[in-house]
Amino acid sequence: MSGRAAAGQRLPTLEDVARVAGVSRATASRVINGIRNVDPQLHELVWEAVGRTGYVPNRLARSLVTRRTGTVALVVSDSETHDDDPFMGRFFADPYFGRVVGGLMSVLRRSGVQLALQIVGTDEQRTRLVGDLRNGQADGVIVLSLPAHDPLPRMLTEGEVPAVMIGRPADTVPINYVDLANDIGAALAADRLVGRGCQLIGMISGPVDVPASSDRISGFRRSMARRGHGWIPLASGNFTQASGEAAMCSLLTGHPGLDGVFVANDLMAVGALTALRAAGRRVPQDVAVVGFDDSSAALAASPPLTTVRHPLEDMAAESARLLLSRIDDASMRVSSVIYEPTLVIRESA
Amino acid sequence: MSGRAAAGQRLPTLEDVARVAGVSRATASRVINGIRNVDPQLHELVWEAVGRTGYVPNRLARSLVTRRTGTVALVVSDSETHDDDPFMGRFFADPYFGRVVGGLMSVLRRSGVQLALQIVGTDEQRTRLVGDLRNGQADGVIVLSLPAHDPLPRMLTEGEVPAVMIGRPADTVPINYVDLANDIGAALAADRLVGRGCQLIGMISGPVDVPASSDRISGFRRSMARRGHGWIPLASGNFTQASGEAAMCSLLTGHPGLDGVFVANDLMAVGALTALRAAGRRVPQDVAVVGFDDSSAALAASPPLTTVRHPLEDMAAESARLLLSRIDDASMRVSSVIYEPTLVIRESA
DNA sequence: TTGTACGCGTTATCAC
DNA sequence: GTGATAACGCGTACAA
Repeated sequence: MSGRAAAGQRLPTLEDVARVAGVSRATASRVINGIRNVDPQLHELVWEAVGRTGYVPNRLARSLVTRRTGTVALVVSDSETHDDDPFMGRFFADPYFGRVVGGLMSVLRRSGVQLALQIVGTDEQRTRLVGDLRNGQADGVIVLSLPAHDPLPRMLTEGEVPAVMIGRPADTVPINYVDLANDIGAALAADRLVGRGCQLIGMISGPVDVPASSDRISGFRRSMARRGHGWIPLASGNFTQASGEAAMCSLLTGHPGLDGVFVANDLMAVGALTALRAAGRRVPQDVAVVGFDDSSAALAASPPLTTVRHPLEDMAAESARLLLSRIDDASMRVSSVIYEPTLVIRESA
Repeated sequence: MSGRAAAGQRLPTLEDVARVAGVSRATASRVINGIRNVDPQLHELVWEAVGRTGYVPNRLARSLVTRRTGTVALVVSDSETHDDDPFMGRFFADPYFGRVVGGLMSVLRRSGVQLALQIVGTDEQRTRLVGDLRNGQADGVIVLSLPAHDPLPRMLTEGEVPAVMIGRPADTVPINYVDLANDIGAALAADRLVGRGCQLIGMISGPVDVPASSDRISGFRRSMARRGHGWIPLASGNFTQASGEAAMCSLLTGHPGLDGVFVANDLMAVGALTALRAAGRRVPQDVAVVGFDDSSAALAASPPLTTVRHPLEDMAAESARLLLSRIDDASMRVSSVIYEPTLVIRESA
């Protein structure tokens, strides 16, 4: 078997490999890093020594000098309600997080790039993060920004950290981002609801101060207005199933005649379905429901949700590609790519 | 404002701080690392210099010498069906992954420990991973092992890498792990189904060769046998909603009289619900359904699923704690902690 | 083409 | 208590 070092021993270093191969450390390094200009003879010798010693390069030491880590960070920027943050649990359990990670990994994996997870809640944590990043902790970052007014995007650009946001920043700052045309998605929902003849159509929105959410609200309102619905009942939740259920209840008591509702994400839509069932309303016969995201929850719901498809995996993958090329070419101009949502018709509307 | 270095410049180093403070690098280091034995005067001076220069320690350089990274890796060990792995997409979208990450972060975050994500599919990748780990790439690892016979656990113990598995290893190897008493969970399901008077009870299992899955099968069989059901119809899926639907169909055609079914996870149970509805069976009146996991899908389903609660977040959190103390004290003996599942009664059974 | 020597930013071991 | 100085493991000008 290959002579890997016994456990607990000092691990073989490049120096050891060089000694075994009978060359200088520089030559060994060249061979291992695939630099041309090396005698095929020695090339052979070095690789043999690598095998015999069980050498594996120390990434830390390498990064220290190359200033490249082969790692990108996925940073979730949150507005720390409290130290014992109940929100984070919800966030990770939400299909959203997993879809993003899956999309990112699908491209990062191919490039042998690792993903490091960073959660920052306070401004102090944000400052420290940017400091670490400038120190080369990671080659770049993908940012998931939750708070309405997050200072992080600006800090990142000022620190000249290669970064790509998933979802546009609330404040206008010159940073790369990948986003969904949320307003168009909302318009699709409006089309569907009006098109099937609904007369009194309401909406359940997410927090009104986050961009993705406000875009869906304004997009829906605008499109509905264009169709003669100048005003629509609105209730807002926080993207959780429970909040969707509560919002649906309040909407129903305020407007018993409601026969259509657009819900800003699938999780809340599932909650709305529960409330409707409890109120004795059939879906879609009595009340039509359109969700948003096309997450796994949409398909699991009963009836399966008609929903606006949010190609999160693709968007995450694209953001990873964007970041990677941005890392390779620091002079790349900031860019953004906007995805068009589509409507997935199922049974709820 | 604090004089942080202009972007694009060389970042301030410990050397710079020392110069500004008028002390030696060694002293600056001591102050920053909170070592006692330093003149309060200088202490003050150094911190002032830190603020003025905007210094932030370089973690890489620090790790190189301390051999501590402040990072643990979450490694997902998979059996790479193909390079274009369709499974991974499913895996990340599954609530399972998010719940684990959430649980881990809840404790790692407090200790200021970062989480790095690692996916390994081939043995070569596994070898490289262990090499990097031994080189101090991370202080330890949390392992999510998917394949039936995964060489990784053994490789980790042989490499003396601090590690904790979530879910016991298939082959017996001396490694720390946190697991659920899957057999007991299955017994709870059997109790419920038999208890409510079901006569012909089937099961939809996961892949038969992974431990968590086989434990649920054997636990269910044993408990059913003890209640006079010496044989039960079995169909197996792969933990996805679609596979659950298919399995339910096949079960139904083979055993039209089925009036109860235990499904090895909630996602498949949701699929089963769909199949039952399509077959015109009412739940739970015609067929009672018990799921497993108590994931968000259970609550979203209709009817809401009676299911075996799998406290994944708690288990992940515990595994993180275990790993942290194992890292602190290398001599700690290998240990395992088994969680007891409970039954959550909702409407499906 | 190969080897020498220096630097990456820290911490740790010594003398003082 | 404090300050030189040697590691840590590696890449790479520069000289040969």
